[in-house]
Amino acid sequence: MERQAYAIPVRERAYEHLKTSILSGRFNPGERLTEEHLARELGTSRTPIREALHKLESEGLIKPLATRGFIASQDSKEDVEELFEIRAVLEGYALRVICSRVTDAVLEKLEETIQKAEEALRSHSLDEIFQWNTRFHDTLHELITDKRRLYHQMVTMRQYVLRYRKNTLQYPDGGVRTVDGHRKILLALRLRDPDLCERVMREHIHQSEKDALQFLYEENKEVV
Amino acid sequence: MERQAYAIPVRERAYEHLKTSILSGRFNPGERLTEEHLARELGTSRTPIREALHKLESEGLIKPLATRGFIASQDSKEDVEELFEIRAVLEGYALRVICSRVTDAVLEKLEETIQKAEEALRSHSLDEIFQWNTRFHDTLHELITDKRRLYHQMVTMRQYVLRYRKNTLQYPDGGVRTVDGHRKILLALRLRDPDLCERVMREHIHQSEKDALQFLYEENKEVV
DNA sequence: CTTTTCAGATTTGTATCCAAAACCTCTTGA
DNA sequence: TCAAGAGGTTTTGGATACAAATCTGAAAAG
Repeated sequence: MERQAYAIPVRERAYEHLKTSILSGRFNPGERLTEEHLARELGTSRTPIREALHKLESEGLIKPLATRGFIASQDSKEDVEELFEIRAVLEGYALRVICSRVTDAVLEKLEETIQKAEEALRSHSLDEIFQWNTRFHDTLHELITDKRRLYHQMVTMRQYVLRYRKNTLQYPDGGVRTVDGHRKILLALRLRDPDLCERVMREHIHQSEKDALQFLYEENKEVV
Repeated sequence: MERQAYAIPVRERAYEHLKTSILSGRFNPGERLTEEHLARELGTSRTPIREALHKLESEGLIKPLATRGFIASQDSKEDVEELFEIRAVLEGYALRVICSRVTDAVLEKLEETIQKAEEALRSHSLDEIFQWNTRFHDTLHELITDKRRLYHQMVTMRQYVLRYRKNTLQYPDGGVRTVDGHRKILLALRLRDPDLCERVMREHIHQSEKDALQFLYEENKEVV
C-alpha cells in the first residue's frame, strides 16, 4: 500500500475513471454497475469504488437501482432540458456578475478567441472550433472563481453537457450559431449592460440546448 | 449486524445526525471532526461515518482540512452571500416556471397561508410565523418536483439558509418584510406575469439575505 | 404445464485490520 | 538556547472479512 504524498488517492482515480466512462457513453445502456465488478476492473478493492459511486450519485451521473447496484443514468429528454435550463439561469447570472468586473484586456482576449473560432469555422476543422469555443467559456468562468459554488456548478454542468455539444458541432450550422452567440455575448459585455448580458447568455445556452436536443432526437430515430 | 428491509442504513443515520449537528451549530467553531471520534459517538464503525463525511463534503457543509480530518465549514460573509445569490437566481427561475402552471386552487392555498402568517404576526408567535412562511415556500416547491435537479437544489439550499432565517425573524420587522414579500409573489402569480414573478422572487430572497447578514454582523460584533 | 419453494450464488452494508502519512514530544548536539 | 530528528501516537486510506439481503434457477408440488 505504498501511498506517497504526491500520489493521487485511488478513490479519486476511480471517480475520474468512472466519470469519463459515463460521460463518454462507454457503458451499455441499462448496464448495471456492481462494486465488485468495477473493483476487479480497476484492480482495487471495493472501498474506493463505493466512495466514487456515492459521489457520482450525488452528482446525478448515476442512479441507484431499486434494491442494489447503480445504473449509468440515461438522461431522458426532460432531464437534458432541465440541465440546460439550470445552466442557462446560472450562466446568465454569472455573466451579469462578470459584466461588472470585466477588464478591457479580457474583452480583447475574448475577441481573439472568437476570431480564432471563426477561422476554424472557415477551414471546417471541427476539433479547433470546439477548442476555441471551450476557451471562450473558460475565459469567462475564470473571472468568477472566487464564487466557488457558482463556479463549481457551472463547470460540472458544462462537463455533463459537453458530450452532447461535441456532436452538435457536426451540424454545420451548429458551429455558426455558437460562434454567433459568443459575438453577442461579447457585445453585451462591451456595452457593460448587465440585463442584456443575462438575457443574451440565456439565449445562447437555450440555442445550444436546441442543437443538442435535435441531435438526441435523431439518435432516437435510429434506435426506433 | 441485523439489517432488515425497513431498517435505515447506519450511513444515512450518521449523515442526518451530522447534518443536523452542523446546521444547528452544535460543533464548536474550528472543531476538528475525526472519523474515529464520531464513530465512537454514534456507536458504529468508521465505515458509515466516512461515507457520511464524504457526502457532507460534496454538499459543502464541511471542508477537508489540509492533511486530515474535516471541519464544519464556517461560512464567511461572502459564502453566505453567494448562497443567497444562487438561491435568488434559482428560485426566481422556478417561480417563472411555476407561474405557467399554477392553478386557482393553489393560489387559494397560498392566500390562506399568507393570512395565517399575518395572524401569527399580529399575535407575535414567532414559531407560527416561521411555520407558515415555510409552508408558503413548500407549497411553491411542490409544484416543480418533476424538475428533480432544480427541486433538490432549492430544497437543500433553503435548508442551509434556514439556520440564519429563524433568528432573523426575531427582528420584529424581519417577519413583516417576509410576509410582505410573499404577498408580492402571490400578486405576481395572480397576474400570470413570468418576468414579474422572476423579479419579485429575486427581490424577496435578496431581502431575506439582508436580514440574515444583518444578523451575522451583530453576531460578529459580540465576538469582536 | 404452471406455480411454489428452497438451496446456492451475488451483492451489498458494516466491521475490522493493517500500513503509511501526519502529528507530537522529548532528547541530543551544536 | 534551540534546531534537528528519533521515536511514539493518532488518523487516514484501502483491503479484507463476514453477515444479511436479494436474486436465480432448478426441483418439487399441484
